Amino acid sequence: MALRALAEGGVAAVAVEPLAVRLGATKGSAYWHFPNREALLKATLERWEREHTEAVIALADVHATPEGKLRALFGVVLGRERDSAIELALLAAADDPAVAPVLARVTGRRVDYLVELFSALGFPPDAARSRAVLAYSAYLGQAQLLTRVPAVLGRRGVLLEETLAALITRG
Amino acid sequence: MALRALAEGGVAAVAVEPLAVRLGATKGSAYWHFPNREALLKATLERWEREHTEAVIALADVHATPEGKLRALFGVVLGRERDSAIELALLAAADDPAVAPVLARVTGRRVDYLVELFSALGFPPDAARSRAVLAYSAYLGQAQLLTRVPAVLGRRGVLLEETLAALITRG
DNA sequence: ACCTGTCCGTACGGTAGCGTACGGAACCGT
DNA sequence: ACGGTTCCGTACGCTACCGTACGGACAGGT
Repeated sequence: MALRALAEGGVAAVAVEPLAVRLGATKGSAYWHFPNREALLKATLERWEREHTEAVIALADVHATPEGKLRALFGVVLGRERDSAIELALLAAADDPAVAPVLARVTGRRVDYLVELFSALGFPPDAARSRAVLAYSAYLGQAQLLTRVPAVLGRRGVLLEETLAALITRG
Repeated sequence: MALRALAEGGVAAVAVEPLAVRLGATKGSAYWHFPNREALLKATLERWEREHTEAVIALADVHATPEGKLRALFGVVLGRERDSAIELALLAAADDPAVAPVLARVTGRRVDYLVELFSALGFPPDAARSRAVLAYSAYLGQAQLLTRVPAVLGRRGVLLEETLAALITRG
């Protein structure tokens, strides 16, 4: 429920009184379960981290080849736009002291996974990391553009193929 | 001054009372110049749009070749991190009804410029647009990562060259 | 039956920001 | 000199949220 609020209203919506109303309860109840708002937010973020950090990775990992895995990753972003609401909400609140460490851990984990992918594709370590950062940047950026300025994206299919081609082709 | 506040504290900092204090003035004064907070924010955003939409483009356009221009663009992101504070603040508040249209216009303008660049590099129209979106996504994503999770980036020089190579090389 | 811990509600005070009312100073034209 | 416009200040009410105080319902153990 707090996750739903997070997706719909951002970090600011993970607040004691709004959530209490949403649940048909009251503040008094909420403050019995959580010492303060920070603890509520922290618990919400940690739950998301536990349940969703590996979700993207697992979704890609069912495919055999590194190319297939990358295609699956970007296909998800360009397809189901609603799913990235929480990620964008966290990105938007990256300066929040409760959000920053979670975001850093998840980002690190995912980029490391991408580094493995590009290493498997034959890129040397430094280049593999750069490609991984590029891929994750593109992932983040495309998620942003998709939800905020979808008109600029052009044809989705072309974008997907061109993104993969650019990422995989060795310079 | 409002732009400084925007850079430092985000859209939320462009508020009547905080800015009045910052200026050594009072609310009464502020509400003479602006009818309400929305007008203040709108004026601030429009001023930024007027002064900075073309800034990035102009900075790139002094170089002769498309490659040089792209290199300049990404060099700026990876170099002077402080400059992108406003852009990240706007991105973080993209759901704000006052911010959304400004962001859409600026994004559209810049992506169009990138489309020209990739067309000049010989990419056909659809591919050029995809590359432009990819480049701008990478621009946004790297700006995010640089300020929030700089540790994942690895060696900046390598990242810059690898990013350019991936973007320019034809699949 | 009673006590204790668990869970939830009402009521209150505090803070930050928005917006309005209104009074006063400074300047400017006549 | 006088009145109006411009500009700024103080004071107030309003809203949304945080956090605390405290009382009551209910269940389980003894």
